[in-house]
Amino acid sequence: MESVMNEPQLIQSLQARGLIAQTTDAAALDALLAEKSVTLYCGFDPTADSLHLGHLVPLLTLKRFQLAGHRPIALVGGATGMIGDPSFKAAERKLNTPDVIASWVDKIRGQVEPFLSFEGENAAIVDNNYNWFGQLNVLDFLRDIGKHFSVNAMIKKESVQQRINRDDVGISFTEFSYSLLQGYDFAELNKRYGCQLQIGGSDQWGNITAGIDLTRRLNQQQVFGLTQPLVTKSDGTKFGKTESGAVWLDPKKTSPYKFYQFWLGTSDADVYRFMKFFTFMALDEINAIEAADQASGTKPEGQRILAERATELVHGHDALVAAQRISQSLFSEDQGSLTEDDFEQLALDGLPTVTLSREQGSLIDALVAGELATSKSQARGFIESGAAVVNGAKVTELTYAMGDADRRFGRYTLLRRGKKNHCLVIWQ
RNA sequence: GGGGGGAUUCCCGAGCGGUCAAAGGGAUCAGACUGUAAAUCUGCUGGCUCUGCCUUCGAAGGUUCGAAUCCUUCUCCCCCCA
Repeated sequence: MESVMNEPQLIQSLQARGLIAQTTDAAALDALLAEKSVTLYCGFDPTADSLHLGHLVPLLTLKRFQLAGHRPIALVGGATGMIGDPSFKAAERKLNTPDVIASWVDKIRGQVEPFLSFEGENAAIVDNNYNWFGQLNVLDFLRDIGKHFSVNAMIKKESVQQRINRDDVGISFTEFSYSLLQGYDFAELNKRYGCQLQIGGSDQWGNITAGIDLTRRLNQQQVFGLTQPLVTKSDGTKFGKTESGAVWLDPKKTSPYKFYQFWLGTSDADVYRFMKFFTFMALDEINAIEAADQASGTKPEGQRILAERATELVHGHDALVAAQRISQSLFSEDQGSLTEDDFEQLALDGLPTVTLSREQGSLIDALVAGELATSKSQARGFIESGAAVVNGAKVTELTYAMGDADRRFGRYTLLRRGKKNHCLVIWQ
C-alpha cells in the first residue's frame, strides 16, 4: 500500500477548532480516517456568480482534510442549483435561467480550484452534478431514486418544518425534491470515486443523512456525514454582511481592500474563534495571541493578524500588501504626506476611484459619483451630519464646490464619508 | 374544481376615502465616545431644480373634488375542502 501521511486524530483537531457541529457514527468515522486516505466531498450550489464568506468554512475544511492526506471532491451543483435548496429557507426562491446558472457554475469552479491541490496521490477532484442529472429522465428518477424516500420522513425534517407549519408560506414540490437530488449525489460520488464522507454546514444535516441512507440502499455502502457550525457573531447579527451586502470571494465583487477591512472590523468577542475557522494557524499560536492581547490592555492584535491571514489565503500575498498599503494611507498616516506616486498607487491597489471633470466641483455630486451616497438627498444628509470629509477636513457647507485648493498635485482629492468609506477623485 | 385569506416603503408590520412619503419595531447609515472595537446616547433613512414639486402601498382600469384605503379585471402567494 502507498504510504499516506494521515494526520492523527483529524477529527479531534477539527473539534478543537470548533469546526464540527455533528457527525454520524463518530467512532467509526474516526477509525476510517485513521486507517486510510478517505475520499470526501462538499457541494457548492451556484446561487450567485461568486462564493461568499459562508462558503469559506467548508472550502477550507476540504483543504484541511487534504492536508491530512485525504482526497477532497468539490462538487459544483449545476443541477441542484437549478432547483434550490429549501433547507431552513423561509420562502421559496425564484428560479434562475439555465444559462445564467451555467455561467455561475464556471465561475464557482474557478473559485474553488485555487484552494485545493490537484497533484499527488490525493489530488482533488472537481465535478458537476449536472453530469449525471442532465440526462436522467423523470421515470427513472421516480422509480430508481424516489422509491427509496419516504415522504413521511421528509416532512418531519426540521429543515422544511417552517415551510410546512407556517400558514403564510409553503413549499413547492420542486424544492421539496431537493434533498433527493443531493442524496443521489452522494450515492453517485460513492460509486464513481469511492467517496465515503460528505461535509457541509449544519443546515445540510438533513440532506446529508438523506444521501447516507440512499447510498446504503443503492450501493450497500456505509458512508458518513459531518456538519460544521454556521458562523455566528456574538452580537447576534448575521456574519459576513456589510452595508453593501455579502462579502464575496470574487475580488471584482469585494475588493481585497474591503475584504481586509471586513476582518479588521471583527469584534473582540469573535476574533479568536474566527482565526480558528478561517486560517490554518495552529491552535497554540492562536491561543498565545489571545493571551497576549488580554495581557496587553491596549488595542488587540488579533484583528490585524486575522485580516492578514484571511486576505492572503483568499486573495494572495500581493493583494494583501496592496490592501495594507491603502489601509495605512487612509487610516494611520498623515494624509498630507502622501506623494503623487502614493496617490497613483492607491488607485492601482484598488481604492475606489471616480474620474470627474474640473467643472464638476460640487461636493454633493462628487459624493454620489463616488458611490459614497446613493442620492443627492442622502449626500446632503451626510454633509449636514458632518460625515463628509475632503482631504481630511470636515465640510459641512451644503453647496461646497471643490476647487484647485482641494486638488492635491493638481488632480487628486480624497473624499471620505463617515469613518471608513473612502473614494479617490481623479480630476481630468 | 369549490371556499377562505393575503400582496404596504430594506425587512417585519400598522393603516382601510382626505390631517399619508404612510404608525411602531428591526436592520442599516451617520454623529458623540473609542481601539478603523464593544456597550451607550443622539439623529437620519423615496426622489428632485427642496418653504414646494414628483414618484411609491402586487398590475391595469374605474368611481370620486380627493384612493394605500371603494369597485372591476388580471398576476402571484397561502390555507381548507374535493
